[in-house]
Amino acid sequence: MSSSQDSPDRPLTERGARTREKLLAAAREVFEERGFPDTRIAHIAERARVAYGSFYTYFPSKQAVFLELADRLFAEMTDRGALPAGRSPAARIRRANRAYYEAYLRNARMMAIVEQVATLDEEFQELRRKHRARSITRTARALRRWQREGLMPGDLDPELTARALAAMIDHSLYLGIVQGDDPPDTERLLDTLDLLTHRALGLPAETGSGGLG
Amino acid sequence: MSSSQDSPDRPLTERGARTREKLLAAAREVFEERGFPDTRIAHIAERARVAYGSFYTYFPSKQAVFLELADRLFAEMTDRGALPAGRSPAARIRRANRAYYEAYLRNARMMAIVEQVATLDEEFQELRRKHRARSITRTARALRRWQREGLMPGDLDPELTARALAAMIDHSLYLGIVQGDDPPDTERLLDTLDLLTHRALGLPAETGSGGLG
Amino acid sequence: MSSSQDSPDRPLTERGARTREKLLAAAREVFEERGFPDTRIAHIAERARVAYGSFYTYFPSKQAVFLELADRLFAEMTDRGALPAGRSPAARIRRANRAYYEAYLRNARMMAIVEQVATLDEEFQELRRKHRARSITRTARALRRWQREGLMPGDLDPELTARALAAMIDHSLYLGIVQGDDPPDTERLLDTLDLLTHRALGLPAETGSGGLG
Amino acid sequence: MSSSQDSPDRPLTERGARTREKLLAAAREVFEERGFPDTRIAHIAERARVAYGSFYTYFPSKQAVFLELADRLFAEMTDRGALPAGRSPAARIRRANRAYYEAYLRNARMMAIVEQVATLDEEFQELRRKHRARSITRTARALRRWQREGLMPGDLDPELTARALAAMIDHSLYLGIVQGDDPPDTERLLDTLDLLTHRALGLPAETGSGGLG
DNA sequence: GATGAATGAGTGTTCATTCAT
DNA sequence: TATGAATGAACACTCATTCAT
Repeated sequence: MSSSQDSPDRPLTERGARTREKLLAAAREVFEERGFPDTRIAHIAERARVAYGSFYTYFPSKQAVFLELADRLFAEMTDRGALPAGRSPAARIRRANRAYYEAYLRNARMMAIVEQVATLDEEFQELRRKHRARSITRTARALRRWQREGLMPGDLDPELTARALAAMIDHSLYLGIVQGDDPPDTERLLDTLDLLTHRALGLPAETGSGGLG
Repeated sequence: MSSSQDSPDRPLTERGARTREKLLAAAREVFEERGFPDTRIAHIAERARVAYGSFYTYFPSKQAVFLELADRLFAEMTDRGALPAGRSPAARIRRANRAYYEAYLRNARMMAIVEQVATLDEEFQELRRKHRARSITRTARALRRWQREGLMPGDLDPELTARALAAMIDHSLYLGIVQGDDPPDTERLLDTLDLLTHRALGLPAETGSGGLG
Repeated sequence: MSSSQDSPDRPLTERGARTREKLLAAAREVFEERGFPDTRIAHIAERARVAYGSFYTYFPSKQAVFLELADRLFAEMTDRGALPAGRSPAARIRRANRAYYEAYLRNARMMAIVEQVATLDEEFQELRRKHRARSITRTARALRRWQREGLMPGDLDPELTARALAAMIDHSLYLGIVQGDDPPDTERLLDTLDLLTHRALGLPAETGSGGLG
Repeated sequence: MSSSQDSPDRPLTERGARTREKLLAAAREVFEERGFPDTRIAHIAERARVAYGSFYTYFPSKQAVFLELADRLFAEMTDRGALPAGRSPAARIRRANRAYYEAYLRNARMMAIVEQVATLDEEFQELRRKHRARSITRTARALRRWQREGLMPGDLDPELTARALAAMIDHSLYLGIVQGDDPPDTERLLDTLDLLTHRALGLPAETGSGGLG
């Protein structure tokens, strides 16, 4: 996953690479603690234990560090590497939803900041669109396969369906976890999302599963 | 006898009321054009053709005008006053979705700013939560009725379901209209949302409807 | 004691006079509560239960109300009307000091504001100088008489002595009462001031009085 | 590694230290010329020939520079380092009064501002109280010694006496020098203060001194 | 007289970024 | 590279005073 940031002009020395990573880690911490607008370069430098000016040795701007952090984050959030294929649609949906939920929880604070920056920064919006598109495409591909295999009715547009369901999952987690629209019974929420997804896609009922109890 | 210096939230004279409305209208315009952080009080005052200080005669802060605008907006967005009751669930969902979509389109620019401020301002988040909760409650009530009437399976939690589906609609419209994640064929998007909602809720198929063509 | 303020241009109606007094009383209250710089015309008007603009019907500025209040205050502070003459110097000093102390206590808050404005406002300084001079002159006259009567050594300049002792009393009370340089045992403080004054003036010892012991 | 943005009260480099001193000197000049409330940070920066923002590199606020200047000033005003001990009380009083007077003259403009800020700023009042207390304690110690040595009657409370006499000197100089309550014959004023102090303390008459001529 | 709306100049402080060392 | 000092434009908010009704 190539970064949308240009790499620093010259290859870094060993020491430079370490300083750069320190700055990235520090930036993430501070962003999480204070949000994007309230983060000062001074905070990041201080946290990384480098001089103020050193920040600009490695990043051209506050926006730039964030973009790089977000790029890594998006990669992790949509990484399905570990998911075993070849299961039933229901199982795959459940696995994917749980995996996404786990990742969301792990990165909840950053996801809040991501949402923040998404409303403020055009360049960042572009980055996010790209990631989203990639993810949607992948999902749409699976839907199309299920349609071909007769597991799912053909009257749903795979692209739009993928988009809508992703929006449902994403925004539900955002509101539930980040915005804390009353702290929900997470298990029930996830079960509901699975079930809604399952039924919305018109997938065959699984024996003995999917109910919310 | 409240001081006129401490922004008498309710103007005492006809003239004052007029000025206040001018300011609200101007604020909305400027917010839409420049976003919340880039809006200057000077812009608002200028647009309203009043002196700089007059803004503060009626609003204690930039945040305050926005809060009032958003409050009105939310009221409009969730106003279901005109929707005829007593239709089939499918018809009601379709009507509600279309109505919401129309409202969204009418207020697209403001909705973008709303999302922006939602990530920045805690007090605003609270206001929004309240509106959302009211809307969710209303939807959940309908779902429960449909469950009682046997139109919808009982294994779905009405509350969580309402939340999830609202998230789907809301965020789909946000991404499609505000963020412009490729300009979509709106009709197809809406049809997809209707259909997904319909199936997710396990509603009885309507003869001659629901297909996306 | 004529005010340094011009009276309002036209004689007031009965009602006007009442409003004016309400404003004066309100102003004093607010000044005492918030100090001069932090007092807003709005506060005064509100407290007096008149409209904002009405303040300016009776006073040309914030400074002007304060000047008038201070003028009255100074008159009260230095009013020796009730002090019986013809006592021994020691007794007169003690009476004067006590009377001044009583007045100071009664008006402590205003005295604080007076000190404040004295550092900020030239016109007010002038007013104060005038009052002080009058008071000093009166004291110096007494000192001169005591010198003529042989009760007090002639090597002290009556004018400068009066000034210095007034400064001692005044500033001691200011620091003790207004600035609260540790809350003193007032009785002991007053006794000390009496005794110091008495000795500084070289007055004949009084039998059985004046000790602090 | 403290942030350079959060006003590193102690500059880390030689250059920084120089800039800081330039700002202090400039601030003193401007305060003296315009008084505290009318001093703008812009004036200070301009006078120091540094950029506006550089002020905030070294001081967090206007109040803060003033506090530091006042702290230095108080130290100088009450520095009795050079006063030879072991003289007669009369001589010591005279020396101390003259020394204080010299210092007062040298710093007259600042003393005016000090008085101003003392009425406006609570934190500054605290600083001043501390300095005053230190000074009073020192004087009281001397008085107590004189009492033990039988040079001064024991019926005076040393603490309160020190306070009262300091108030006399201080306020007399303030009114005479700062407020210019008619430009006095300074020599006569000082002689009067010496004499009053001497007699108030009941010190033994010195042969050939103490008269005002 | 009384009311309260209208005015707009004024200012402390922030902070991303640049630069000299 | 590393450091930390220097820069200065930008902005929300205040409030005494004026003025139209």
